[in-house]
Amino acid sequence: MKPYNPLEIEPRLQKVWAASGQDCVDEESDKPRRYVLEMFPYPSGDIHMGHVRNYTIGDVMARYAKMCGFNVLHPMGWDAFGLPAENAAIKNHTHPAKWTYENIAKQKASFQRMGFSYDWDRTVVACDPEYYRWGQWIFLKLWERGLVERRNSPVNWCPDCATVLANEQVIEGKCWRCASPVEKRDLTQWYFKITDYADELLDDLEQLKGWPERVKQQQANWIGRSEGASVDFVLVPSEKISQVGEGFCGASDGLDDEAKCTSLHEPKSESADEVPQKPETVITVFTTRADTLFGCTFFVLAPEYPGIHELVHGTPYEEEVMALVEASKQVSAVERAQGNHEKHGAFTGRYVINPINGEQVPVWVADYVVADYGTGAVMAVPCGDQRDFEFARKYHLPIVPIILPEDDPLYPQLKDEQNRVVTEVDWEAAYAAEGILVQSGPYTGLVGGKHSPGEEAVVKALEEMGRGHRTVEFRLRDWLISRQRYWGNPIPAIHCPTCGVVPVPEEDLPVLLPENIDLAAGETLATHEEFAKCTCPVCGGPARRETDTMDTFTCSSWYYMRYTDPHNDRAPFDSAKANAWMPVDQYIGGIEHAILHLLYSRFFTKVLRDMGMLDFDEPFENLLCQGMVKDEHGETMSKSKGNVIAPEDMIAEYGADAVRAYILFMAPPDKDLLWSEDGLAGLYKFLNRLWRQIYDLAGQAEDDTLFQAGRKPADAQATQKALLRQRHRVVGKVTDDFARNNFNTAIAAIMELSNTTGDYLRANSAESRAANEDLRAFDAEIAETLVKLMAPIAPHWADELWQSVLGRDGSVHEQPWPTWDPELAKADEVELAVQVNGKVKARIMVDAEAAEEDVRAQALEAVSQAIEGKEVRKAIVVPGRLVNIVVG
RNA sequence: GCCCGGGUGGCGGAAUGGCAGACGCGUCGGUCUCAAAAACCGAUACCGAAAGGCGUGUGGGUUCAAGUCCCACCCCGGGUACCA
Repeated sequence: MKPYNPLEIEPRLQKVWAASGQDCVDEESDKPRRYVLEMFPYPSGDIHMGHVRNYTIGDVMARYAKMCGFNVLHPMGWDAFGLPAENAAIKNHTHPAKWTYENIAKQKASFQRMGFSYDWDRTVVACDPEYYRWGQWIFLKLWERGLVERRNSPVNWCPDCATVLANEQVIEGKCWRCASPVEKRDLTQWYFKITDYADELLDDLEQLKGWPERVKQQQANWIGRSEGASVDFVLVPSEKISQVGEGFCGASDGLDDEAKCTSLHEPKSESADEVPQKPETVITVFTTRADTLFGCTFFVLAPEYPGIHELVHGTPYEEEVMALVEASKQVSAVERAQGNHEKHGAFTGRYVINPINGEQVPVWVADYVVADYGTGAVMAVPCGDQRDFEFARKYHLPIVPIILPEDDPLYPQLKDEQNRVVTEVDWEAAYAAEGILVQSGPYTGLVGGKHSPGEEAVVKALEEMGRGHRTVEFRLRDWLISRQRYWGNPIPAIHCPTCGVVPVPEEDLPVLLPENIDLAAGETLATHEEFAKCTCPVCGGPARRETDTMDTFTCSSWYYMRYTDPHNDRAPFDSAKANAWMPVDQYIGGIEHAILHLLYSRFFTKVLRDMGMLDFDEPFENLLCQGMVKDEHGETMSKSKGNVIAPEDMIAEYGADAVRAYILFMAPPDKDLLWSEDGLAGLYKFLNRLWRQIYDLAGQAEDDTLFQAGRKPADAQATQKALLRQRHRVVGKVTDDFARNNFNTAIAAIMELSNTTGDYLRANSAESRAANEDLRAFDAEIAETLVKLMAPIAPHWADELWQSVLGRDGSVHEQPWPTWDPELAKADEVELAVQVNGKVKARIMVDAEAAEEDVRAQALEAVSQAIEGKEVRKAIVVPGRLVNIVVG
């Protein structure tokens, strides 16, 4: 017997596999296709345990699918644009491409050392012009479809990375990459209009039956659809204000007053059949709680609301209001994110008219209103909204109860009250839940709340008077894709002084990144004259190239399509090929991409579908988000913390197969994992033990140590029978576990089969087995089954045994998955627990096919002492499990 | 605050409403050995000498039977956050 020596076997077989091309796709095959994909890595250099886990899970799935008879596409590539390469290049006075390609080579070697079965002929590298030219092409197509916009707005700016960031890349007010506090800046940037797809991106989450609930939930929250209404409030002209400073005031006929337009909004257009009026200034709000409109006692604008200065200019309120506007600019995103929510506000001296009842309400500016959600203005209903409530308390604004639960002490008094009789409450918090409307004119008595009859009635009334309508707001913002960095995909646009911003013509793609750039000396694309200077493709005049590059997430939004046709030089991919392979049957990656990459990819897929290039709606049919690998204290591993575990040392000691098996065995794939090396040796021992058993079953164990080690006399035939049963049971169990991604219990089941094999080998000498033809065949079948079951998990171990010990032709990875017979998995006799009132009192052996009556009788007999003198009320027989005898 | 997960031996973790703790690690005992390692065998939730009792975050409930279902609550992790 050759001892198990993974360090010799693994590199040798890796070469054999590479030479055989067995992991490459055969496009001609008529087998059903299956696309198994792991998220491609950033080429950061060394691989870590997170990679090992992610790619081991994917490899097991791919190898298993292949054994199940699928034509499997299992590619790998690199998400190769991005800041770390650029930063490293600056530090080391080298070029990002050099750093990147060196790291790719290193990672590729590590992946090969792990025995991952990738089709290396299909590798996609995002910084390769052959790939990124098609990213530019897609950009132009989005532009054609009106999904690209260049506009000025407040954006997230990371001072350390010296670039802007998308909303999704700001984590708790900090940069997702370097954790620097993010600043707000007003800049002109490029956007993908992902919000055009907001509804579909939300609604189609329901189709994704194979996605984890938590990921769908996160995306739904991020998209954040709110159904409500927009309501128009008319600004009272300054000269019409009669009761300055009193805050909330009683009914007014402001609507009929002559009003002058201020600079806040476009004048509201009046319908033709009305008497022409002077234009009025309208401020629109978005609300999900139009039912509470009668409780609106003030009105609030965000500090960034346009035109605030004009509103207060030259009034006694100007100083205070503008001070607040300035102060709120200084509050960083980090401070906001940390929940420092002390509200600050200032009165503008102005009033608006509440359309539902004509009341004048004072207009405030306050920092608790978000400028870029809804309209940046809100109607404040302190009795029904906690934020408004807190603000009202702080600034002594009235809190009028207009919605109550029926058990409120005020309810009996107000339940039929249409007019306002109570204008102040002593509540400790707002009442935001569903309730009954009171003091609300004709709506009194209706149920109020989100999507309530009261809300519907009020919106209907607003629509009839032309002061509001149903509308939907999203939390999702357009995707800011421009980056002021070199190492990315250049945006194919040209700025012409005469023609404006024009697209680079398709035939001029790719816009190549210049290689001769000295980043360390501070050179950027913008200062690189050779790159920036160009001629306008429309007028031929001198022009300048766009010098921003695209967010790296644009590269990862379609790479999985490219894998289906990676060498196409006429299109990003051939539609027929993409449609044949996609959607991806099984996608595997980290939960950290729950929103970012997975949302952007869904968006790209829908756009390409609308372009007629794809015939499906969603890119990833099944998604497995593997849990994070953390250190023993539960901390995430990172270079900065110095707690990164490198797999190389473990591979050098135990081999890749043991590392693969161990990381699968430690926990279910979707759970976080606290890394500990304690059990790794155990898995290595298991591979060794099983290795010896295979030799023994193959009749090649030179000494009969396993038999000799047996101490307990056992019935040799009984152990064989038990092993046959176990073999069928375990194949069924492992097959089932693989289907549900329960790799840890699959391995446990194989261990059980190995344990039963041990019992058998101890009870049957090698000599006696060799002498019996039936046993020789039986042994060979058991060995074959064990090797095949282990093949996806420990591919080198299995292939070595398959070819060298079992003497089979070809690779085990080309073999069919073992089948099983449920009939043979059944036991003849089963042990049942006998309970009395739910407590186990005895055990009985019964024939597996025994009639219920016989089982009951045997059970009663077994516990006759325990139930003596008691009345047996019931005896419940659960076949194959237990008998529960209920006594009084 | 809201939305997801999750709480089971010394540890990682198993359990379609049906014997809680599969499988492994660790520990203890044993075989082999001059000895040790390796290998192999056995034990191992807790309390108790035993009979037995008691056990899946807490408190209730449904059920012949609850880790699993229902109600209330506590704790931990993740996401999100003045989103009107």
